[in-house]
Amino acid sequence: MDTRERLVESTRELLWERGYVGTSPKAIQERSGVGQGSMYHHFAGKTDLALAAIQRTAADLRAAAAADLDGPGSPADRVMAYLRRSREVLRGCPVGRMTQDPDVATDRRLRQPLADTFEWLRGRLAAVLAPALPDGVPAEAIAATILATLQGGYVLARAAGDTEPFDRAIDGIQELLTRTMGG
Amino acid sequence: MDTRERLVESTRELLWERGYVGTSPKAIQERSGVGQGSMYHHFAGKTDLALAAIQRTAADLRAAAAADLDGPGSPADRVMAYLRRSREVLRGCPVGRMTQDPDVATDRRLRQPLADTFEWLRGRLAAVLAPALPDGVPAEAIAATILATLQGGYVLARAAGDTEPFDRAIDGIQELLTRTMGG
DNA sequence: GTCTATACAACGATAGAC
DNA sequence: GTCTATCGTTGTATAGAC
Repeated sequence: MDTRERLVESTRELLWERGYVGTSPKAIQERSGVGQGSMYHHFAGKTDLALAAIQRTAADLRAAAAADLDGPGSPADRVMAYLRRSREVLRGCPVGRMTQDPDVATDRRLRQPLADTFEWLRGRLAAVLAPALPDGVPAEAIAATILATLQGGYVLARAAGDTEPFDRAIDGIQELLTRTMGG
Repeated sequence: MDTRERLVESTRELLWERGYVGTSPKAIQERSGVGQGSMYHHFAGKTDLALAAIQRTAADLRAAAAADLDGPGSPADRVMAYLRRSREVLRGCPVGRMTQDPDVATDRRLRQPLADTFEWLRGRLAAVLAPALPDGVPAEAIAATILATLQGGYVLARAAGDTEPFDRAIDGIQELLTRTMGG
């Protein structure tokens, strides 16, 4: 792995663990094993590094979701596969967690990948759901609810220090969806 | 408002806006108009101040929820009143946002009020829902899903920089609940 | 490209006078 | 109780040699 790569990967880890405000250039240097001068040669500063890291994390998340949503089975199967995919719940969502960072939320460039990712996810989910929903049930709203359940599940689990609330929230949305979609 | 009170209120505001990691003692002093020596006379340090602020914010949130959930109307009415209550969506949930703060999540004392609040909310919601749900639908899971939808709605809205995803998520859960509970 | 040195503000607190 | 002074560390770079 080259130097640039090590910097981006270390930044991704630290942003996931500690957020933007909680991540220092020094910590990135230590984790990556890259020196001060070298880091500032490859990136203009903390913001630039964070942008690269966030963009890659967002792209990874979209790819992982696409693998489930474009997989085999009925629309309902694919949505459930997405919902039930194994996740590192107590670490939180690496994309969603950035929305709580004041310096990310207020920086257009840093926030853009987050906005794009969730908008894309909602569209994909809605497209999969639409043919399985009864007439008159708005797919876009159900898609938003599913995404929110996941993101909120992470929040509840981290508050509890336990994955149980996340799992219950998924159980609940699955129950509601099953009763609405049928089967 | 006395000195202690001004400190706690200023800390609450700052924790909501910037989180724990992003809030400095100095910023608290400036916002409250309380001096350095005075602040450290009343509180042992940043953690102690944050604990008082988080406890109060959590208590406020429970009181506001109780007002809706114990209000007039059918179980469904009360749940919808809670879901539809006016919120400052783009500011995020003052309790939920703390779960993303690494120094809060790893500190038992700071995390406890968050855990207690969501556990209490889930229990109250489940108690209201239970008589309105068809047999075999687990109230605890539906309650977790409702809470998660709210918390996740905040996340999606902040990512978008717009309240629309929050509103859609609420629309979706309302639709699903209505179809399951009946009209 | 990478290294070391330097800079200067902010962080989070403690000390001691009043 | 409140004030000012001081402290050691970290944050976030920039400068210039190699």
